[in-house]
Amino acid sequence: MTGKEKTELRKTQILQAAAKVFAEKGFQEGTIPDVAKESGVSEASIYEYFSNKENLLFSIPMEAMQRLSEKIDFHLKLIRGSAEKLRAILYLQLLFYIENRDYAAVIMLILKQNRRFLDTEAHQAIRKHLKTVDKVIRDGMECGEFRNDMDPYLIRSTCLGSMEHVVTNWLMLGHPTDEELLKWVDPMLNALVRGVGAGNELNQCPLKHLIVPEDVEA
Amino acid sequence: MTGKEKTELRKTQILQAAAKVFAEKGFQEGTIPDVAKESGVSEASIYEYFSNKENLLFSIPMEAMQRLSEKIDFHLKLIRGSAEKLRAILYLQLLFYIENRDYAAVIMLILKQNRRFLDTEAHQAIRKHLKTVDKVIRDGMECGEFRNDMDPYLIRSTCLGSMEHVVTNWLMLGHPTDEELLKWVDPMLNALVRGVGAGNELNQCPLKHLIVPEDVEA
Amino acid sequence: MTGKEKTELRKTQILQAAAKVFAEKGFQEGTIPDVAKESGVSEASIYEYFSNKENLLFSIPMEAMQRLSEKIDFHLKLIRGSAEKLRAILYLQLLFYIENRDYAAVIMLILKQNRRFLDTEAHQAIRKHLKTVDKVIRDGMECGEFRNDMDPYLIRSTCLGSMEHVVTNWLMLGHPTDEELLKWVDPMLNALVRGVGAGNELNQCPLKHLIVPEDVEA
Amino acid sequence: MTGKEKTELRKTQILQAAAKVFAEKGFQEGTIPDVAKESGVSEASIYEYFSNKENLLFSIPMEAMQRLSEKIDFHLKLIRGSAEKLRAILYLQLLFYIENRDYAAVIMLILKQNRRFLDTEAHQAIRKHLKTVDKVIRDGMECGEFRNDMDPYLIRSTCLGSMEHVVTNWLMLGHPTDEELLKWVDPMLNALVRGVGAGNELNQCPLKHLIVPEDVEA
DNA sequence: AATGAATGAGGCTTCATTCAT
DNA sequence: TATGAATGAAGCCTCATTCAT
Repeated sequence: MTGKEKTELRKTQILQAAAKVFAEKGFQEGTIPDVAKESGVSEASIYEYFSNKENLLFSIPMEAMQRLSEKIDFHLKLIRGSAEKLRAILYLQLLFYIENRDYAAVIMLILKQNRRFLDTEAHQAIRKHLKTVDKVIRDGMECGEFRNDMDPYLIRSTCLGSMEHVVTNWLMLGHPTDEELLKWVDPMLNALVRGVGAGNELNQCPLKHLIVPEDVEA
Repeated sequence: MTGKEKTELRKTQILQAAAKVFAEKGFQEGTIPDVAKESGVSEASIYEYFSNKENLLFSIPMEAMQRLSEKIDFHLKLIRGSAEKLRAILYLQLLFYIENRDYAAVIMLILKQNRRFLDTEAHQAIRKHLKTVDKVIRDGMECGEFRNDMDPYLIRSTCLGSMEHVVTNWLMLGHPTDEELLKWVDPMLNALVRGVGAGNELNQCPLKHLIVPEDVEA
Repeated sequence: MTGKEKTELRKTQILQAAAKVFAEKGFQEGTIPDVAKESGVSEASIYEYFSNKENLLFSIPMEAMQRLSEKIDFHLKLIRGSAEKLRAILYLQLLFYIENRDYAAVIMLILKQNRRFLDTEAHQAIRKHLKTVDKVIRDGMECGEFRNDMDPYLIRSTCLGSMEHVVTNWLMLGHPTDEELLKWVDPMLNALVRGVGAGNELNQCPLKHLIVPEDVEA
Repeated sequence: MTGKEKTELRKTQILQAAAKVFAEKGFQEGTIPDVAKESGVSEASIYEYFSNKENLLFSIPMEAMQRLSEKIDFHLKLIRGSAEKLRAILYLQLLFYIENRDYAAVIMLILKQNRRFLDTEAHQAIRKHLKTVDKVIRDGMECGEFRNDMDPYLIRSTCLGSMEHVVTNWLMLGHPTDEELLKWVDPMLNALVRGVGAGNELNQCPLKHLIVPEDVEA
């Protein structure tokens, strides 16, 4: 028991260090020696836990995405209305980025442009997340909360893209500040939902009280 | 003269090759030997034109951005209405990406996450472009075409972010196709402008015929 | 006792695994982790039995050579005639190689070219074996069965070299097959003994019934 | 011209150094830094000429085998009689080993036990050499100079094996001396040819004056 | 102006080996 | 006795970059 826990701890230690190093320097410029120094572990030990440098990189988002995913699933069950759900998802995601700056940087600035990452187990977790978003959007379109004359993929892209753009700038330029960033979620989401919404004011989904939470999980 | 022209040609040759190589392999995995092979120029010669590898990378978007910028400026002069202008900018930008896939990849997938690129002359061109967008947005807010209860930076982010997200996916996943991508511009812009718009239907800027083209350049 | 036996068993286990690994991959390319996996023993445990990797390698032939040596000694006592004895030695040796392919590979392909192996206890066993061969040859020369105008070392070299060459090819190329290899012993030995023989046909050693078995051991 | 020559010189320089290093330390224990030091060339430069360490190793015998092969071909044309030819081949080969101790060590102690070497261009040169030997042996069997009740492969193995064994001992033990080694060629060959010979004394090939040199080349 | 040739620098990775349990 | 875990040491190899021609 204690052995396995220790191992798990060590792994997390290394992953955190790696996230920090790669977030600061980028993947290629961040070296294994850097990660070793940062984590207080020998270089060789890193290879006990991760088969190679790229595998280390790809392992960074796994845990974190897991946690985020669970949190989102949990909250979605408590919320009625697709617009509200969409807002919740984006809000939680943004919050997560703010609270885990290094992970955010690794995901947004490094992994997003790595083609090999697409074939990764970690990327599957991301795809699952995207599916959740899709479900919410499609539900919203069906029940009339969202415009149904738009490709749902486009709706998703607009929402996520806006957020990612802001996050990327926040990471790269340090602007806006964390507080501003959080304050912006609402107006941004409002604008998005408005652009994406059906035009009649919110809460108009006649069936929304019937949507059982399990739907979201599908 | 002929000497200078030849030099300029060679430079372009190298830049194109570099764009292709970096677009395919990424910056670190694309090597100077690769660029040399692709361009048919010796490695050593590359250093005659570019002081080092990063400088080569940073030089890639210059020309192209220049051309795009000029084209946008030209078109903006012919268009009235902030919404229309915004649409034009985004459309031209998207068109540019589609027609210059390698440049798009270098800009969107590589340069965007390079902090040192921020201090670059090439990045200034980008900032100038952003200012143009800002100007259009602010004008639109002033004359009531756009909501004025939103941070203009947020409006810009929403517009650019949506587009960049779609472009990134197009580059990384090959999805959507070029044609789809182009077809999507309009609905996407509509949604954006609607979300960002003042609510009363378009074309309502009473002063838009007064906006003199030169304003935009400022 | 049981403890000691267990220890001995474990050692043999490891040695066999090591022989297999080194035979397949060579000494440097075969790793301690490989041996650990193959033997079902932990890496650390290997070091309980063998002080280091080279010592493990050098220990491989000991047991086996011991067994071979005993078998040869036993048979030699039953045979009269130097030519017959020589034939027996070579035959038994060849048989041993065929029946212990991994050991053969380790000895012929790895240890033979290791200078440090020369200083080993295991190598002493080999030298003792060579002395047995020498004794037989010298006896054969004395009693007129073998040519006495040739350096005995040369005779030995010719016999052993021929055999080793064939064995090496068998190990490296898988050619000839085990059966062919065994069938070849006789003609090869005939040729050798003929080349090495005194010319008058065999069995002509007038004193051979006087050779007492103990001589051979010396 | 001068450029190519210089390149070729450099390559030879490196190969000689590599032969020396590997002969002394073995392949794995001899390092690229060692070769660099020995050859007075930088490590990186070695990789300009040889794609990797193993390729460097495999390239060592090429030149040398080439030279030996040519010399043998040349001499064979001048010699009548299969036995004499066989003797010549073995003698020249032995001489070559003595005059190129490092190459001999690399070939006999390192390459001979490397399975990947078998797929090498350099190994083809060796196979060609073996074919020459085979041809001589088969010719000798046909015209009655050699026993025809033995597998020719076995005859070849006996001859080469004897020689290689002696050479290996010479390399490993420094015994016999170069002079002794040379002096032994004749008696050894006599014994071999005698063992392998048809029994009637030499020179009995009735057609041997008809054998045209070209035969050998086939 | 153009390049073939050479190399310094440094990263990733692998193991043999140790040690605490 | 047995081993999981940790690491020091070191080698291969790759490139960006320089320089003589």
